[in-house]
Parts: sequence; structure tokens; C-alpha cells
Amino acid sequence: MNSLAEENYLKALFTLAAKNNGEVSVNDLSRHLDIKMPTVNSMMKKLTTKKLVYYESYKPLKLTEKGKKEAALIIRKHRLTEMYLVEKMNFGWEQVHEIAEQIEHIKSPEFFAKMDELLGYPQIDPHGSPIPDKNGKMIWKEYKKLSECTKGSLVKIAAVINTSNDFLKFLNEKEIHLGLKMKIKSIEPFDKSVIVSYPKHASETLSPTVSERLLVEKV
Amino acid sequence: MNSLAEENYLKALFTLAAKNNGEVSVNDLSRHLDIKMPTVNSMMKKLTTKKLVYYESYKPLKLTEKGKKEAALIIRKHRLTEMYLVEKMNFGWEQVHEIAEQIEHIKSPEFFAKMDELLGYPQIDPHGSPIPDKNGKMIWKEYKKLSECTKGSLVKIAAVINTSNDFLKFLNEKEIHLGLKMKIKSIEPFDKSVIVSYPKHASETLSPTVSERLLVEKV
DNA sequence: CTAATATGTTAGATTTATCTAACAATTATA
DNA sequence: TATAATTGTTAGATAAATCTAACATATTAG
Repeated sequence: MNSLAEENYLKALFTLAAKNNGEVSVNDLSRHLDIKMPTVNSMMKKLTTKKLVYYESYKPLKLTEKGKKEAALIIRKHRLTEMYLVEKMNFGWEQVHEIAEQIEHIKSPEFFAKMDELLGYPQIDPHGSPIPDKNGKMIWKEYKKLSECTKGSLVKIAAVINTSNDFLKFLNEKEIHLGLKMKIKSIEPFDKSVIVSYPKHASETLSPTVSERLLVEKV
Repeated sequence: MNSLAEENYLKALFTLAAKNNGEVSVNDLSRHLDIKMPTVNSMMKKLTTKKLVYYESYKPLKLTEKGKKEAALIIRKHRLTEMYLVEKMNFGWEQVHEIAEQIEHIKSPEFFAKMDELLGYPQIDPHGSPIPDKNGKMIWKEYKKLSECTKGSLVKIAAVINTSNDFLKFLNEKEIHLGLKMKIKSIEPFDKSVIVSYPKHASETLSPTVSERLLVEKV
């Protein structure tokens, strides 16, 4: 079992690696965690003996497969918690990060399995970030909300957040489905409505309520 | 801010003190926490310098007012968590203790305030144990479920668990209210129904569903 | 009331996670 | 390319929470 400190190093390695094609420097980690380099250095030796990190002096740090899996499971707990707090406890997104930073270290598979169940086994969180499954596997895309895209871009619908029946019915009526490609014609400056076009629909206006719930990828 | 270890000592002191009129020995604590006496001894010195415990060599340990308050707040978090897990996440009572032991250490007043709100500000948990309020104040009785009482005993209704409208309506119809005194005439051996008598009701049969939700005190 | 037993204390060691100071290797730059 | 700047490592110190061994005080029993 990993300590709280070890878990934080694993998580940091995982997220930093995502930005730097799998390689992380001691200095990056040190700054990211606000922990001095010698401390990071010795923790890396420790994680190496635990086969979680692959480390050679003066070379970049890499997570082993085991390390990646354990990190993904912590991130899973973090994202499930955030989503649970927002969806089931009515917190605002800006409030949940700090709480999730603590709850992600709770040791209880049942607790997170229950959250997962109550949330309907989501694969993507409402920021468009993937939620690893209980084996640490995840979709390797980071999606963007339609509401965050810029005028002129061509995007593909990748996922939908908070699939209430009413929302799904709405999408059906508008003939919006996964994989659909659409072009952003313009964005209404006043209320941030997004005006899009796609096959059989030369111009549709999507309110922020809708564009916040559609996750897309650039094409 | 207290460390996780310190919080566990405070909680243990509080619960042990409840059984021994406020005084706890180093040995009791040591056995209860499964931590060796010298460790407990030095932690008590530390908590004394933090004004949480009053300690003199070879004398029993006592929590200060400050210590009692901080302990009560941890117990509040524990009991709210247990209740939340059962009522809102469909856990069984036997599953929640371990999870609550971890969640009680989460630092986030907002998180527990939200649980409290979603549970309707309960003052007593479904075991009949009081839940301290956010100032650490609590009702100083431990109630028993009616279902746990024995034949012949005279009891007073002290609290009601899980106050659904249907249940309150039922109690109204039967003229059962807080403060009502009733005698337990007998207990049906087969299904554990409780047969009671009280003013204007010479004999009422209460099913386990009901007797599990009525908390009483002996008179 | 003494001796045996139980309880409590002190001293010093260990582990984990952190730090600072000093030194070494690598990378960037003049 | 030589040197300066950055990055990484080693050595040793510190604080928290635990332990064991040895000793001291209290309590209980004969």
C-alpha cells in the first residue's frame, strides 16, 4: 500500500508526463509539488525500489506500467469525487478540487464503486477529462466543451455530459449525435450562444446550457 | 490544526471518558488505540502543551474544554458521514464505520455542512447516538431503539429516525408523539413485533419497521 | 504491611518525509 | 569551447509518530 505522500508523487508524475511525452524532470516535479529537489530525488529512489518509477541518475523520470496504473486509479478517485460533489451534493465546480484532493486518498474500493454507480459509470467528467476505469484504463483524449471553441472551427461531437432524458430528446430533435461534424459559424457576444451548421441544418443556435454539455474534438 | 494522529487520540479520549466519568488512564487509551504506553504518554504531553488535555504524572487524563470541543467535532464528522453513506448512498450500516473512520479527518467545513443539510440537520443518528452540532454541542443522552428494549420495560419516546411524511402520518394516527410513555407488554417471538400500551391505547402492535425507528429512554 | 502485579515514565532507537548545505553533472550562452 | 547557469545528487539534520528496554510509582492481595 502506498502512503499519502507516495500517492501525491505518482499523481504528479502522471499529470506532468501527459504534458511532456512521458518524461518528467526532478525539477518539474519539485516545482509542481513545492517540495525541494533532494526530497524528490530520494522519493524517486524509493518508488524505484517499489517498481513504480523507472529512474537512472541524471535521466528523466518515467512511471512504470504499474506506476501508471496506480496513478490512474488515484486520478479516477479524484475525478469521480469531483463529479459526485457537483452532481449529487450541489457543489460548484470551483469548490470541489480541494475536497477531492483529500478524498482521493480514501482507501475503500466500495466507496468509489458506489459513487461510480450513482453517477452512471461516467467515462468523461464535465470538464471533458477522461475518468480511468477501475483497472486504470482510460480514453486517451481530452475533450473541449463546445462553449470553449472559437468561431470558424470545425469540430466533432465526442461526448455528452449529464445525459438527462430531456437533454437527449433535445439532441435527437436537433439531429445532433456522437460523431457529428459541425462548423462554428459565430458566437453571440451577448449571451455566448453558439451558432453552428451541420448536414441538413444550415444554422442552429445552441444556448450556453447546451454548448456547456457538448464535448467536442477538433477535426 | 491537529494531525491525523492527534485527532485519533482526541476521539478516543472523548469516547472512553464517556464511559468513565471523564477520566481515562494511559493504559485504557493504549489498549483502545493499540499503541504502546510510552507513545501515548508522550502524545499526552504534546496535547497538554496544545491545551487539549490536562495531564499530571500518574494522574488520570482529562480533556480540557477545548479538547472536548475538538473531539466532538470529529465525532460529528464521523456520525454525519455514517448517516450520509447509509441514507444517501445506500450502504448497509455494517459497511460504513471503516469508511467514516477515514472521512472524519477530511478538512472541509463546507463538505460536512452540505452533508448535514442534505440529511436535514439530524441531531441523533439511527443508532440513537447524538450528533454534535457545528459548535461541538450535543444532546447528552444515548437513546435505545424501541426494538432493543425488553418485555415489561417502561419507556419514553425520545426521538424518531428518518422522518418521512408517511411515517409521521402513521405516528399521528396511532397518537404516538415525543415524550409519550409506553409500556412494553410483550414481544412477538416470530417477527419481533413489539406490543405496547399507552394512554387511550391498551394494546398496539408495532412492526419491526416501526420499532427500529423509534428511539426511547427508560423511565 | 510487605510483596507481587499492574500501570506509568524516561531514555534512546527507528521510520517517514521533509529540509539545508555542499558538491557534481548537464545545458546554455558568450 | 570555456564558463555561467541550471539541474541533479549526496550527506547529514530535523520533526512526527512510533517502538523497546529499563526503571519508577501505584494498586492489589496475601
